[in-house]
Amino acid sequence: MLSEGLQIRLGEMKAALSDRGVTITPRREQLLEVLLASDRHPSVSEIHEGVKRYYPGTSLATIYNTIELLKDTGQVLEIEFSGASNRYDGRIPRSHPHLVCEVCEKVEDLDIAELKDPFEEISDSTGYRILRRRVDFYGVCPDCQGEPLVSSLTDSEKGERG
Amino acid sequence: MLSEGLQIRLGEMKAALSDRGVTITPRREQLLEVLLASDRHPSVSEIHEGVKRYYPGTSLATIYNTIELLKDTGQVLEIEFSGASNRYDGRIPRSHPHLVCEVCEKVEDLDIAELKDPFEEISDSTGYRILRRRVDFYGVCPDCQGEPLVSSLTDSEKGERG
DNA sequence: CGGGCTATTAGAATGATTCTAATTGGTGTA
DNA sequence: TACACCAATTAGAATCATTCTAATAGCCCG
Repeated sequence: MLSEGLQIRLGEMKAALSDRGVTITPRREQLLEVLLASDRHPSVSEIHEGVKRYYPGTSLATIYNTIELLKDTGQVLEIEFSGASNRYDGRIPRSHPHLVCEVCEKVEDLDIAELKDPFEEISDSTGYRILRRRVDFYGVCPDCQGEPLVSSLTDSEKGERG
Repeated sequence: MLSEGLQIRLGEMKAALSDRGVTITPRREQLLEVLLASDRHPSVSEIHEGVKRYYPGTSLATIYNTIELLKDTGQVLEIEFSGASNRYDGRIPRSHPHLVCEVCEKVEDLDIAELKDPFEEISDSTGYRILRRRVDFYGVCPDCQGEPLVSSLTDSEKGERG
């Protein structure tokens, strides 16, 4: 059920793994399809649920292991969160801006022209070898703008927060 | 021992807390000084160590609680990492780019002209209410460029990695 | 069939963070 | 001084994502 574009992307991912000597097992192929089919930058446990529909006994460790292989081969972008699960983008594995809703935790691609690439300039001026960047915008999505924001400090909350 | 600029910043932080009805206790004041004195964007446990030099019995929970108050009043910037400790910037509490060394975990401010502000534009085109952004560059700092990079997938490592 | 290797598993371990329940400490008042 | 109140602080438990460990299963090749 993957679109033609995602089929091509699936082929790329499999090729990249194979080139590194990684076997494409049925579970792994299913994982790739689940990852690509989702437009919500799924977490490991969401991917796990998806794979378990086809291979019910699949362990969480298998998902983590395979994601690790994808990271090592540059085939998935990891979007890190400290208090919550990381999210994964297999469709566009290179760094790009995201929009993150602080209320519903939606993660969307931000589809603007790529910010002009400062890798060279930063590398020259700092001496760093730049490997990747993270550009994310956090806010409240249109669907959630009726909802109260979680973490503001009000008198009534202060005591509850410990 | 704080520079004059940091003394001013300290005053701002205390005022912002007081304005919200938060008491400035000796431990909390010490925490603010430790946070401001460090130029390495310290983690909670680094701050804890610093405070314990003056108040040996201080609990980790106190550090977490106070950091929470600082976050709620916009007086500290939290730089999130998923596998490691978060890091905190009390000197410049508003979103700004950082340089993160993938080898030694140094976090440095990236001192370039602020990227031109796309908040308005993104807000208009997406409907999001933009609250903050995260712009971080990851790479290898000059000191670490002799070191091997941790996470590359080589034949000899594949087996060890589980 | 047997050897060797990779994939997979369940469950334990880790580590940062948050929560809980109890104690401490300070301030204002009689 | 004694007391009450309330916030600050504490130790330790709980949580949760992630990683690790050790064992088993599956597969290809001789």
